[in-house]
Amino acid sequence: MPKDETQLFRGEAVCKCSEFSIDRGLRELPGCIIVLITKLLRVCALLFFEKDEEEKAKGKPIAAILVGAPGSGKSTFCENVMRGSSRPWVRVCQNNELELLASEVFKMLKKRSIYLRLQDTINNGKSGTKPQCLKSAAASLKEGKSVFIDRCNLDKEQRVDFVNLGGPEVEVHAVVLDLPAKLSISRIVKRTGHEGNLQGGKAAAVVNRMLQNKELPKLSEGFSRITFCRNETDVDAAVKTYTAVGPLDTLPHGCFGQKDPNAKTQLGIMRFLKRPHETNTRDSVPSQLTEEKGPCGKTQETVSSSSGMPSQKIKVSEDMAPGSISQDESDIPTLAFPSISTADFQFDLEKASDVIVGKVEEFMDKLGNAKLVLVDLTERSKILSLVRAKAAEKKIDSKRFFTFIGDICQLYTKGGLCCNVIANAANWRLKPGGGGVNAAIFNAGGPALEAATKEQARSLLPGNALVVPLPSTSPLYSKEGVTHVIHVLGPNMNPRRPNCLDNDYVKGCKVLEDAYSSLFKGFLSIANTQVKVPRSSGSILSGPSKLEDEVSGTKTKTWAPCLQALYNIAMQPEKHNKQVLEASDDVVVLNDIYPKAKQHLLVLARIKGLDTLVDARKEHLPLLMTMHEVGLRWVDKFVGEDASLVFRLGYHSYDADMPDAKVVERPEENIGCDLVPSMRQLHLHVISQDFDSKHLKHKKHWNSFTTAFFRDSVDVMEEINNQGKATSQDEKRLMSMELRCHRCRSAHPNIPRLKSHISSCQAPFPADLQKKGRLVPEQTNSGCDP
DNA sequence: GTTCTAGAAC
DNA sequence: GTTCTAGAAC
Repeated sequence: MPKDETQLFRGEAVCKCSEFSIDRGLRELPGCIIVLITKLLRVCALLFFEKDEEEKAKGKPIAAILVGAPGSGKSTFCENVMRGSSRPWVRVCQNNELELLASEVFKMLKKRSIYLRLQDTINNGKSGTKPQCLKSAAASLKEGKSVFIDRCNLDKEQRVDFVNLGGPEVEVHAVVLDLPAKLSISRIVKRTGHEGNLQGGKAAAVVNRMLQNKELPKLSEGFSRITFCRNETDVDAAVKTYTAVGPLDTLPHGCFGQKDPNAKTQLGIMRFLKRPHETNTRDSVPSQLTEEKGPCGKTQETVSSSSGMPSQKIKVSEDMAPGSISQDESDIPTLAFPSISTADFQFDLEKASDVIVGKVEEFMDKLGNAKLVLVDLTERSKILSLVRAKAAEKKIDSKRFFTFIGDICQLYTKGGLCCNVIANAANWRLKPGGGGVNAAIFNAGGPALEAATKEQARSLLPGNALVVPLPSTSPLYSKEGVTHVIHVLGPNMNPRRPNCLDNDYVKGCKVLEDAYSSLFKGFLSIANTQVKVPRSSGSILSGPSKLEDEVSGTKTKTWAPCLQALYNIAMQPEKHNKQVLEASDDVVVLNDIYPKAKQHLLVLARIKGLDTLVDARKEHLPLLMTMHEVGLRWVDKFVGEDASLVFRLGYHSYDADMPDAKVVERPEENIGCDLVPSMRQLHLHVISQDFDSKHLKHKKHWNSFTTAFFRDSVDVMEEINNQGKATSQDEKRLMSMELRCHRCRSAHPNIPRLKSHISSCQAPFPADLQKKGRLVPEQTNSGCDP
């Protein structure tokens, strides 16, 4: 079993089960069959669940390598985790911070005597050497203990020996304390006890210099998990995460704690891409369209260098304090695409380059800050040089469209170029194989890409593109930071391949144009959901007009903090360990923080752009089924604990017209007010029907769970299956309806009287609720409709 | 989403 | 006078 499979989150197996069981034919099925399938899935889910638990028990020791400047709080981090953790931790400390600092300060003061108190610490303390640290860490790991490597570890070279401590029996993590420089500096200055004087100032300068040369860790160094902490809140969350890892637990793999979990981009890489002139010349660089040959040569040289790995040393410009580096740059959506149809399909290169440049030009103004990169393997690529020349002629912005020489499957790890989306020159059956880019991408994407593709479609027509979100289990996702693959099918001019156009270039060019249009539209739809777009239709190819506003940054829509919270939890569940009960690729389960009943859970959808029920379409049905399944599993658990509980699973049906959309103001940015819908991130309520809760206070609380405003999950799935979407409700009318008991339907004048009544009402549930599995478990005493 | 509070309802 | 609600504020 591959390593990742053993790291499944609780319940992830369940979702995998659902994923693979759901055929696209599902949408044609009537509602009763959905219920049947649902039940079958529950059995499978339980089987998988048990297996998952077994896997989980195999807890491995963790070697957590702290990365941070002196004063970043590494030792405090270790101490805080070790204080509360049930896992045996050992802190291996080289105490090199002070040594490093002192030696640097010595150099700066040209060996004049210094009076930093830290000097005493070093002279009298028993700081370990690096070999001693390695030995000590290896011994602890062998004993099954987890270790914190508490030293600066600011560059790859410093880390490599510790990373090598890992193996099949040891998980290697990095915890990066990348806090604002001024914070580390103020702490270290305080620690030296020389605040404000010469020595304190020198220490600060040294820390500053160390930070400028830092090299953030990457998964490709051999880490299975990297947690980035950019501020103290992040640090607190990471402490909680690590404290909560028991002896038999594991943490999910990947990069965590960046602004966008999908943004695998290293800060340094984005800076380096933005300012190529400031980087080491040995670094692989995008070939600028305005330049003729030089950069390509450099690129090739780097890619073919002996290590195959370009130096990733970050050069921070002198005019910028390290602490002021903004992570925002890493959020820039970038599409890498191969030339479509020019390889195996033998499309004329001159014509193809015209089409590429024409389409790029057309989409340029819709792109916002997003980037397009045309990729080819070889330096001698004719298509690249043709495109470069034509794009330069048309004066296309070379920062937002450039060519790159390298393997499209290894742009990040080998080329240092971070692209969240890559295009595939696919075949019509959307199958692996056939050589070329298609074979390489399917190979690099692994079975996860194949399965995810199958879920979307089984075939593709020439001129079309298909956006496939990449599961995190795909190596392309975890290693390369690719979140989506877009399959594109271009025209075929090769008589030995199906559907040859027989040299009809009128038709051929039209099809190729369509292919690039579909590709770029697909990319825009992804970029659309990855920038701050509060509301997306959820359709794959949404119109660019909406994007223009969003990407250009002239207007930034925002959400009230509490509404944003669900989105944040869905995107970064690992940061909300306290609330999160379960997380998988598809859903996050948490307790409602203001439960309106004895048991009240939320199952959050983990995809962007699915804000409310009105956004849900047929393509979301598998996800809705997964959410339902996960909800049912929790119901089983709760009913096992208290057999008197009865549950409904459903969604709040916000009005499509959003009559009471909230106005959120951001005075600090002077951007005025924007209307936003009343909730973000689709979530399924799993709520027991006792409504016994101190948080149930208002009429709208009651009516939101007991009127038609609450749409049962089974009905929603059936409706979307039959009609393509869920109908919206008259929110205002439903919320102001009189207060009626959900069982006997008697009316009550106010909330206290209603609550008093429902605490004792034992009437059977209305007949309509007792149908179609709306109540769980199903009630047997039917036929008592009052 | 909640909390606060003025004013309606009792 | 007390309880409750709706809407503003957060």
